[in-house]
Amino acid sequence: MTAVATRPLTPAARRILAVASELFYTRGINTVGMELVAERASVTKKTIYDRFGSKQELVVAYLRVRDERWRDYVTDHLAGARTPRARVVATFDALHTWMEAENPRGCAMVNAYTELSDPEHPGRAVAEGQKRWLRSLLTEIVADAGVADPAALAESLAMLHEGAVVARSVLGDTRAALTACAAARTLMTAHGIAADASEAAGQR
Amino acid sequence: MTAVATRPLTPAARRILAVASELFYTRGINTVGMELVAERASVTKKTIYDRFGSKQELVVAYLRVRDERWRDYVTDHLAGARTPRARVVATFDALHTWMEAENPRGCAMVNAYTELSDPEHPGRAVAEGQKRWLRSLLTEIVADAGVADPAALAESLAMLHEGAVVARSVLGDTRAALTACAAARTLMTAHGIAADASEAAGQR
DNA sequence: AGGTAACCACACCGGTAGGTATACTCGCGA
DNA sequence: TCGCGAGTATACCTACCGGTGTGGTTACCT
Repeated sequence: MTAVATRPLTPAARRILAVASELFYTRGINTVGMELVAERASVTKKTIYDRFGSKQELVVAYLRVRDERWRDYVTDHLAGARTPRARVVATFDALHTWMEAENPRGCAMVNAYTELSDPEHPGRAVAEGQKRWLRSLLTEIVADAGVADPAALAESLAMLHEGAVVARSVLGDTRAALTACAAARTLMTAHGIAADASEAAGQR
Repeated sequence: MTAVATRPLTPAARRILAVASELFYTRGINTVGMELVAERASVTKKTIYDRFGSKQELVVAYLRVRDERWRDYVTDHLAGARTPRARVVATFDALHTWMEAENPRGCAMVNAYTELSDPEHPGRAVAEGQKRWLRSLLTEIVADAGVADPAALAESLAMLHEGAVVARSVLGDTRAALTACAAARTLMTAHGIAADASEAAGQR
């Protein structure tokens, strides 16, 4: 009899989740009360608790949805890229456009990890999962390129991702992902993943 | 008549600041109440407000002290390094030992930036200042090495710093700073900052 | 016709948040 | 000796937090 058992969200539940996502991301999870969420979603608190059970579960739902959106976004960007090098570059392109479109306040997963200081909070696992996912994605890609130590290179590339997000949010550097991408290219070249012909249009 | 006008903190004020720093860092700023700080510092709330004026000012004091400690820590590590390359490596060494000693929960500045979602909160400027400081430090160092675009390389190196902190806190990767350092070395080599003789002992 | 899922309105709960008020004690320097 | 800064103790303020309970309305499924 767990709430949120997954599956077809009712119209009100969809509104609640949409409103909560927006609020949790832009103002922070801990500073947003359920009363505000209810008001913004034109719903009573009762309805929120009937659909989601608790704030904790609503937070988890928010993180899960956002995590999935990001994974799909990256996967879509990967579609057109054929070489491993182009695929890595595509992840940085995805990061760049994603941040410009809807990520001015940093990575939602890292933010949540920070805000949910209780180690038992299930939201932390979602955040951790996303970080591990990116690492394994990058590891697979560079392994395909025949790199000696794929995990180490992937880890460095992931750090550039993370660092770019911080630079974008704290310093307002809108070109952060581009700078990180340039560094990623340099790193790949040094590891023997050479620039292919199609990379003539690369700025840097 | 501002409180905290700086300088010689009374004994109680020192205890308050020490306790608040510990609590704010490990549990998060928003989840720690003044009542708890008072209790842990064996002080009444009255005393806190007499010395610091408000929670906001206490938070700023916490961030300032921590920022200064980190800058001093890095500066100390820079002392023994003579070449630009060794100096950059020294910043990663500092990061490594710092994180092992007292940073398991990520960067206090980035965390505070996340938690203090109100753009007007003066704590955000402290966090931003630390990020700019690291960038300018790294820019100076690589400029000394005669790199073509020092700012761009420094930015990449700073992103590796930031990414290492995230990897350490979210993923628990205790070797994160070492991995980042290896990437930094590769980046420097690619930018013409060659390994000097003294770098025989470098692991990687 | 009956049942049930999905909602609404509203009132309420205990707990805690940041912050203030009053009144008193102690030790130090002029 | 007197004032003052630093501190104590305790009680209190308003506001909001996450969460619950009651009761009622609509609409669809059987």
